[in-house]
Amino acid sequence: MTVILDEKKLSSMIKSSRKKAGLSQLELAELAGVGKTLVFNLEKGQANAQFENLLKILRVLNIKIYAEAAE
Amino acid sequence: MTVILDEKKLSSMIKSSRKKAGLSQLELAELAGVGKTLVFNLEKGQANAQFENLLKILRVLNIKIYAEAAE
DNA sequence: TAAAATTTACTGCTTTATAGGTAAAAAATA
DNA sequence: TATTTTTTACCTATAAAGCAGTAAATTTTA
Repeated sequence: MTVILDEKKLSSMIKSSRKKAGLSQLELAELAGVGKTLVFNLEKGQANAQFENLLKILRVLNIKIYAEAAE
Repeated sequence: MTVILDEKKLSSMIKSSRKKAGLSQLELAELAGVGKTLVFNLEKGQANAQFENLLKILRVLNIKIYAEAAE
């Protein structure tokens, strides 16, 4: 399933993917190399994460991001 | 054209879209509501931008981001 | 139900992104 | 070529992200 990404979608996507992977927030944070606070805040939708940290987390969860420029 | 997004792709994409839109870095920054430093650093590939700021810029340039979860 | 694991919340501290100013270098234009 | 615009660069101050620790609340599991 591919969705247009925004701050709201992000949190639910991370949460469901993490659950599916059988990871706790702490485990995800450790695997991604970020703090647990970030994972928590992201899933709560209360994080304005740095792009690199976001990619670290999405990488662990095998979530891909695509960009499409207008023509 | 849709590409898998990473830090490297981002800079070239922003730059070419901005050029195409006929905007200077300063104009883009003002339209997006961010500082010129951020636009400059992003295009240089030296920015670890906050996600919200990134979205602001991409919105002005009409670049869409999609997320796809693994199945 | 009891115990264990996980999530949520808060706090203090450190690091880093961000903005805006200035100015030199480079590019575009007349 | 001269002038203007844009880009690059550096700087300082500020705001915000990030982290780890702790602990309470919630959920899961035995």
